[in-house]
Amino acid sequence: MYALVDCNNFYVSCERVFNPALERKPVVVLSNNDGCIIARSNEAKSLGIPMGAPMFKYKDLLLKNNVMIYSSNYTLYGDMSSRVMNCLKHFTPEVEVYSIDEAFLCIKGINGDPLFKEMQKIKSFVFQWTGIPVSIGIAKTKTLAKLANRIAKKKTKDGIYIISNNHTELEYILKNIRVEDIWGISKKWGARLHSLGIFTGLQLKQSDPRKIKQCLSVVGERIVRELTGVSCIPLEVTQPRKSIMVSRSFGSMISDIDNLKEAISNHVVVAASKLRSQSSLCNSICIFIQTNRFHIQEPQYKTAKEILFSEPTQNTLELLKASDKALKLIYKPKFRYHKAGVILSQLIVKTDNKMISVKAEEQFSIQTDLFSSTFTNKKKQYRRDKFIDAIDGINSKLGKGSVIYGAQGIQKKLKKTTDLKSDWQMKSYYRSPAYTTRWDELLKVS
DNA sequence: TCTGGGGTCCTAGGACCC
DNA sequence: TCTGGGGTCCTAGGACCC
Repeated sequence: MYALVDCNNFYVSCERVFNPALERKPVVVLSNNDGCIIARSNEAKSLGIPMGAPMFKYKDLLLKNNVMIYSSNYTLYGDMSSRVMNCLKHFTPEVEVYSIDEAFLCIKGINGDPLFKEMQKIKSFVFQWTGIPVSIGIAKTKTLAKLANRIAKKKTKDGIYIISNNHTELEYILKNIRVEDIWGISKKWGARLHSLGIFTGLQLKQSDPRKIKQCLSVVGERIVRELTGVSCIPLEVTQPRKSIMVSRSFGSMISDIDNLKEAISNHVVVAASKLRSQSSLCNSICIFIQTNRFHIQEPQYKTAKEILFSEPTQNTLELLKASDKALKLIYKPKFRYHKAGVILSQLIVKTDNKMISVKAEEQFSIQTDLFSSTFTNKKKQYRRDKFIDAIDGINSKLGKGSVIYGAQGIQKKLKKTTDLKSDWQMKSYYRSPAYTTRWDELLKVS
C-alpha cells in the first residue's frame, strides 16, 4: 500500500507554529514579489479567496476581513519541510519526498485497524516534533492514495482515510470525482476526456486503457490502470535535480543592462551554489529576460540564450562569465523588463563509483575537451575551483553574502547598509523571520 | 500601481548511422 | 517510370505536478 502524507495548508501552518495567535484566524501567504496568494488557511478559503489569486485584486477583501498576510519565507518553509520528512523517515526508510509539503510512503505488512493506528501515530509524531498538522491517504496505488488524501482532508475528522479493497467503496468514490480532479489530469486533458464522454473517475476507470493511450499518451494509460488498482507509478527515491532554475520578477521595471546584469548575476550565484550542493556540474547555462506579459499595451519581448560549455563546470566564475556573454547577445535597450532568470541544465552527477579517486574526471565521468585540456589550463582551473571553495567557506562561516562577486552589485557593500534595495530586488513586505535558520532571528519569548 | 517560481516526463520530427 | 529498411539520439514543445 502507498500512503500520501500531505501537510495541511503548509505555509500557513509554518507561520502558525511560530505565531500561535494566528490559530483560527484567516491567514494567507503570498508568492514571491508579493504577487499572488498561494497558501490559505481554512478560514481564508471560506472567505472565497481562490488559489493563485493576484493579491491586488483581493486586497480590499483581505483588509475588510482582517486577514493576516505573509510574504513567502522559503528559508523557513524549506527547513520545516525537512523536519517533517525526517519525522516520516523515523517510521520507514521508504519515503519519497514528492514536494515541499508531501511525501509518499510504502506501507508493507499491516492492514485494517492496526494500519489506521499506525497512521495516527505518524500524525501525532509529526505534530509533536514540528507543530505541523498533516493528512494521510492510503490506497493500493499512488493515484488512489492521492484520492484518499483528498477525502481525508475534506470528509474526515482525524485526517486519515484508507481506501480498502472493498469494490463498492471504490466505485462510490470514483463516481463522485470529476476526471480533472484526478492526479495527473488537468483542465486540457479533462476537456479531451469530456469529448470522449468521460466525466467521472468511474467512467475513466472503466474505459479501455488503449483508447485512453491514443488520447493522453502512455501517461493517461497509466492513470487508468492505477485507478483499477494496478500500480504503475513506483515509489522513487530522491534523485539529484536534472536542471536548476533561479528566476524572479523584479520589484520594479528595469531597462538598463547594468541592472539586468546585477539581477542575473545574483541568480547565477544562487543557482551555482544549488548545483554544488547536490554535487553536480552543468554542461549548459541558459539565461532569459522578459517584459511584463500583463502590460499588453507595452511592446513585448521575451527571449533566451543558451551557452554550452566545452567542459562541464560548477564554477561560479565561469557561469558568471557565460551569463554575461549571453545577456549581451539578447539585450535590447528599448524594452521595460519585468523578469529574468537562469537555467542550468544537462547536469551530470557523481558516479556511484566507490573507487577512491580525487580526479573530477573520474568522479563525474567528465568528457574533457580535446583542445583545451593542456597542463596550464588544468592548473588554472584548479586554482579557480580553490577560489570558489574559499568564498563558500567564508560565507558559510560568517553568513551568506559576507563575500560577494563584483557582478552581484557593490552599492550595498559600499554604503554598508542592507536597507538599500536595488530595482531588481523583489518585494517582500510581510516576511516573517527565519526563525529556525538564523541565530539573530530566533523567536524571542518574553 | 499591482499578476510566482521550480520542476518532470513524453512525443514527434529531424538528423544522423549502417 | 522506377531509388530500402532499420535503427539511435537529440530537441522543442506541450502536458502535467506542487
